[in-house]
Amino acid sequence: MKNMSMEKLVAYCKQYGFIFQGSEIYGGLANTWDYGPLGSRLKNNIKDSWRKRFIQERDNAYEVDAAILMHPRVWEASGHVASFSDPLVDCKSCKMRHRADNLIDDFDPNAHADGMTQEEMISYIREHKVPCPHCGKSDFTDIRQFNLMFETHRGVTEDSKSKIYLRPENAQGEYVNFLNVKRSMRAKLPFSIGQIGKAFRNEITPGNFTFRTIEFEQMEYQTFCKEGTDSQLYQYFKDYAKRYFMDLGLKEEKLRFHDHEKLAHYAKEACDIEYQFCFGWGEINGTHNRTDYDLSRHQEYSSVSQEYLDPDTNDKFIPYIIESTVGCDRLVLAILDQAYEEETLENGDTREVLHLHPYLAPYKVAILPLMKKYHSEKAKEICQQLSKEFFVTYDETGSIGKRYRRQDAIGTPYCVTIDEQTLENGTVTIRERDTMQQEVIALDALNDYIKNKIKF
RNA sequence: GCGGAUGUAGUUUAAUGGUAGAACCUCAGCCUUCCAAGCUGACUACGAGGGUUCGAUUCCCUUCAUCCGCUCCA
Repeated sequence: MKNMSMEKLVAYCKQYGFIFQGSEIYGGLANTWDYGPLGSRLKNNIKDSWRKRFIQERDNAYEVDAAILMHPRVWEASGHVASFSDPLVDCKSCKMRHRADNLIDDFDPNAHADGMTQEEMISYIREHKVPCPHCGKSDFTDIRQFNLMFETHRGVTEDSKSKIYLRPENAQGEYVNFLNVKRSMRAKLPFSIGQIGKAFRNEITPGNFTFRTIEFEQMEYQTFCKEGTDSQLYQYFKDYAKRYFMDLGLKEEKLRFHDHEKLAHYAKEACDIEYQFCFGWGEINGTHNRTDYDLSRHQEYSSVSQEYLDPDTNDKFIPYIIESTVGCDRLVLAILDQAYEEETLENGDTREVLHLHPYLAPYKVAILPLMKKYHSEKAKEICQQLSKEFFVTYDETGSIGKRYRRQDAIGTPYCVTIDEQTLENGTVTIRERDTMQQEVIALDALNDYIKNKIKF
């Protein structure tokens, strides 16, 4: 199996209607991408599979859909307003840009730049003549803040009071609803609140297609638990996520765990699952033991108690949180990367095949009249019936072989051919994508046949 | 955001200071009874804006985007 280059993957996605460049007719907007008809089907199927595996099939798991715009105080409590921005300086000599705190830490690891204010950092750099790692000179601009949160304003005036942020992560939407879900669902620890939704980060981003974008979708759940049970859950969720990826078709040899060496201030344990993309290993899942940091901070900033009363022991405590988050767009990319194959057939021909799990396929079945002239009427009728149950596509253009290849290329697991036999005795030929094997079955059995094959 | 390279139909490409030719793809018709057949025809392009010029896809400037490297990635 050939490894697909990123360039080829982008071209493939465009050609078949999976992913288009954002605002393309205006020349594009960097690091935004639009999912086309097939791409949005694939992405929705992936979301459904996540929801099934992480909400539906787990005990005490609840889904929410929180607002993207949240009270500005949320981001003060979360620490984003203070720390989610990089203190950047430019070297006036060689024009390289650096993070001021990194410059100081590299210069003297004992200087503790993360405890400094901006003014302290810049005066430290000037006092100690911290050199530019690139050109060796020490001639920097003042620190400029690049806040990674997108800002907008509510109301018609743009004063500082009206400033609100597009959420840079979804987790806070679950945290601030901890009490609501606990009460309304009569939930007992441990329980999870999950959601699928978009987050926004105003980053300087390299390309790599949809791997890192300024607007992205996360599928995540936060599990609230009692201190002491946290590490066990953390381990369990790591493996649970990996099994999910493998069930979707990602190969084990292209997945690896990556434990964080540098932990965020709130984290006790953190581990990524990485997938081997064509450009290298990249994170598709993160599992974090966030301790009681988040709810403690919200309790502090909101003055609303976030404590849980343990009904067994009558203990009162602030729950620990284990976070498990999947980058939805990254998973779509990994699935496409894994599924695509340029296969060489026995007769020397090549065909493009997308080996998607049938559950993920944009179309479950293609209806193909063998002869347009004679079989299209019956084919359209069958198409309409099946479309009540599945996403179905119809194609009467070109030879039957060509139409099979078109469906292979977009991952349709089954093609149903309507021929003379269909009109005479109600049987159809069903052809499977990966094996190219054909089978004749009764029209009446078609619906159940496909239904059984596309389960996840 | 910095440095370098690039930008012609959906894709791959040709040529040119006088507005562009092809192949594949797509679509229609004919033909065709199961794995990219054939024939005929059709659609579609100089990334955007400005400048020089009688005239710019071509030269210049700006911008946007992509690729490579750096940077960034709580």
